[in-house]
Amino acid sequence: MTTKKSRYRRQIIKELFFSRLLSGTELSAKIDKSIPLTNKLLSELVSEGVVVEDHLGVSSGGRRPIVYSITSDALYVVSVAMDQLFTKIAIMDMSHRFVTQVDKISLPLANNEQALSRLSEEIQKVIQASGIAPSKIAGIGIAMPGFVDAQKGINHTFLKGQEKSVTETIAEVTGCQVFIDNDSSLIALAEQRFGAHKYHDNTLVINLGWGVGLGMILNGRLFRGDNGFAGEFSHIPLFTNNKLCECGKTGCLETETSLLVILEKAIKGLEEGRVSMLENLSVDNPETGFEAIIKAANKGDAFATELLSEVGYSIGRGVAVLIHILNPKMVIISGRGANAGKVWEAPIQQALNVHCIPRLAQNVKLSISAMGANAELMGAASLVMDNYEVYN
Amino acid sequence: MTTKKSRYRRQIIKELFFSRLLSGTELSAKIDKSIPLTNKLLSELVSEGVVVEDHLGVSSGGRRPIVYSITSDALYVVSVAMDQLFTKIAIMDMSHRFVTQVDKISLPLANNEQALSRLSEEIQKVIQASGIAPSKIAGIGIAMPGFVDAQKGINHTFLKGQEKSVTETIAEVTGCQVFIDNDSSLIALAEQRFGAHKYHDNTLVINLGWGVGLGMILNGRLFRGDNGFAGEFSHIPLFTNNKLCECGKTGCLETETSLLVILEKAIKGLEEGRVSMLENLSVDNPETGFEAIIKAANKGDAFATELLSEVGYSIGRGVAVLIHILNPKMVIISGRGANAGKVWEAPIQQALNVHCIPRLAQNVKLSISAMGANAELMGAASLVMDNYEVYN
DNA sequence: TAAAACTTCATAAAATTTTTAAAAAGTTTT
DNA sequence: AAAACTTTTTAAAAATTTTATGAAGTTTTA
Repeated sequence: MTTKKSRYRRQIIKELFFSRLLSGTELSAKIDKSIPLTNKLLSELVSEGVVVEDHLGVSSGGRRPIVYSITSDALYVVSVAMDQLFTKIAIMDMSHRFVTQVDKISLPLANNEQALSRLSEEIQKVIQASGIAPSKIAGIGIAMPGFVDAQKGINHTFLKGQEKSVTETIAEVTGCQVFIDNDSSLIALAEQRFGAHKYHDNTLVINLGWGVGLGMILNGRLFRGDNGFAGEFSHIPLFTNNKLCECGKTGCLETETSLLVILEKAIKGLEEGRVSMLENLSVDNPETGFEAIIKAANKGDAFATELLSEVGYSIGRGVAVLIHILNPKMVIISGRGANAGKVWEAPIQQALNVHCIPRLAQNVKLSISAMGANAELMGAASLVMDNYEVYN
Repeated sequence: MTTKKSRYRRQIIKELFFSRLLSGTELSAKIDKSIPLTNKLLSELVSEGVVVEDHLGVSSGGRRPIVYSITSDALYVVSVAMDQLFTKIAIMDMSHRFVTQVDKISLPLANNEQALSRLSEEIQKVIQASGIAPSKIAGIGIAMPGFVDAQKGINHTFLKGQEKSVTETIAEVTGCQVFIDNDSSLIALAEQRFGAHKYHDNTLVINLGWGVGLGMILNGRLFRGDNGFAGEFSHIPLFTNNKLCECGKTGCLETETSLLVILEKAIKGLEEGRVSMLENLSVDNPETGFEAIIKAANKGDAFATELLSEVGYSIGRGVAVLIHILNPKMVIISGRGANAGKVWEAPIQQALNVHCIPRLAQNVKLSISAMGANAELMGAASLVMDNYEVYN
């Protein structure tokens, strides 16, 4: 049956994309098919030039296996990473390399009826400029903020109010499969697939940005919740601080921990005469403001360090709640805020020590992501290839 | 190959145990095997008397299917439900009926070196008294409090300090497969398998007892966390009340919400002269004390109702945190505390309205379990039959 | 240091399982 | 009451896995 065979082929391609190098036996285990069948499919793929016999692998005591890899130009993935103001578009090949410049365009999402059609056009432009045939594109993956229902392909916060779903709209313009998901979930997926600790089955990824997002890998797969809205870490009612959150409630984690809060605190502190190398901060320019604070902290500026420590401790309190509920193996701090690096470790760990039952805290490894600014693009690509086997 | 076939047979038995009545086509879908194979296995099982052709099912427009069911005495499951003081043991047949009296024995777990051997003996006694052949016992399932590592079959809180695991020890005495898990997880499993809302894939079950436990069904399966310690809802740091918890920290949810807290508050209130039909409460007799409070509340006693409402609201605050993180479809209040019934609904729902983002709260159905005192025994039986297909 | 023992990979033949197609047994529509 | 449509059951063909065997290494041991 032709459609079944095509699914197996896609599974092989998917596994080779993520693992790079695999022997026939390893592939057979991954796709849960017998070795003879896997080898038959592999030799077909090799004769088509999609897969190559890379070299002989190392042996752990026995015949050396032929190791296979996928050719870089066999397929391409279009990755899109959006935030409320800017959208990045890039095309990745099967070697995880971006074959185009990462295209960064200004695309404000709030109250923007044109946003979806703009997005479709820009994606289509990038594809056409690349000269890659649509048949060679495995799909388009999009990471976006807001309440995203990945199943239905819609976003309840942005790009809404159209008749057709986001995925359908873009699919019609480009002729490619389209997948969307929430930015924090996709950062978690990127960490699981490409990160330094990709083998763990229970990982929480904190997306520290203008809000505080949470992506969860539970039982080895991305957990999205019943409507795709899981991970609303920003708005758990954790403080009794009477600070009004933009969600309308008070005491949300976000009121004490987002990068915007850090910036506001910095500005207020400076106004009150705190001594610091920081100057000229403004809420109108959050990106550069936050970068300045990080730079100052890394140079040892006491005020900047104090700011980050305070916020780190609050994040840690939130993480302590997560650890009690989910008993993860690993917690990764990622997102834009992770650029501050090691500064976060001590205060967060300190909060975990104070607020966690020791047995639970002991089992958790805290780590600051090194993936940097590309995490969302990597996650979007993972989303496409994760789903690649499903469609034929 | 004989062991593969035996696994399929076991899968069929498992599905028939949980679903009671299934046609060949339905079974084929459940065990993910083709219809011809499933029917072949079924006719074998029928000729052995394990399965019976029950009747012709209703048709939805087509030939009426033969509906199969499992014979009640084909197999039995030993269910054990423990709390810190008492242990219940019962034997269930394939029709979910207890074929023995539920045996309740006093077995204090704290600092009790003999507890494990006592437990083994008592289980063995019940099995022998029943006259059921060990070969007819699918397994022994045990629900217990504490930090349970179901994989390793050990409990880090109770029954510890032995060379062998809990499961191994009991298996040696009885000659049966043994499975253990944390009480709250098994209550969740019982709700998923036998409860009124068993079709939901994302359900949280609050086990309201002397502590506040949490069992989670995520993506359709029980989520235990990386070490089996997930669901430590009792000890999330949610209050700034300076009340010392027995875990050594302050502000734990448990300091405001467990049934013991209710009892203590009631006693304190009465001492302060609150008017109520309650009398003669004592912390030495928590069971009867709490029963009295429930009874009073159900009769409309203002003080008792106020107590439960207050605690209900605090639980609701905790549940609000869970909803933000996990976006469940359903939250079920279960465990001993669920006996209070509808009284919980209003205050918990009220807390959800106040502390949840509307979009999330809208998606959640709150429900008070009707399973009652047998939930743990049912969960323990589910655990055994859930694992039944794995071993041959 | 070579031979023996042990692993793992690759392939061919046998056994199992699924798929496809057709027949049987109903239900619903006309 | 016949025609059209559904669903279950059965039988034969096609696909897939298992088992067995040989090939190609590595590690152990004498």
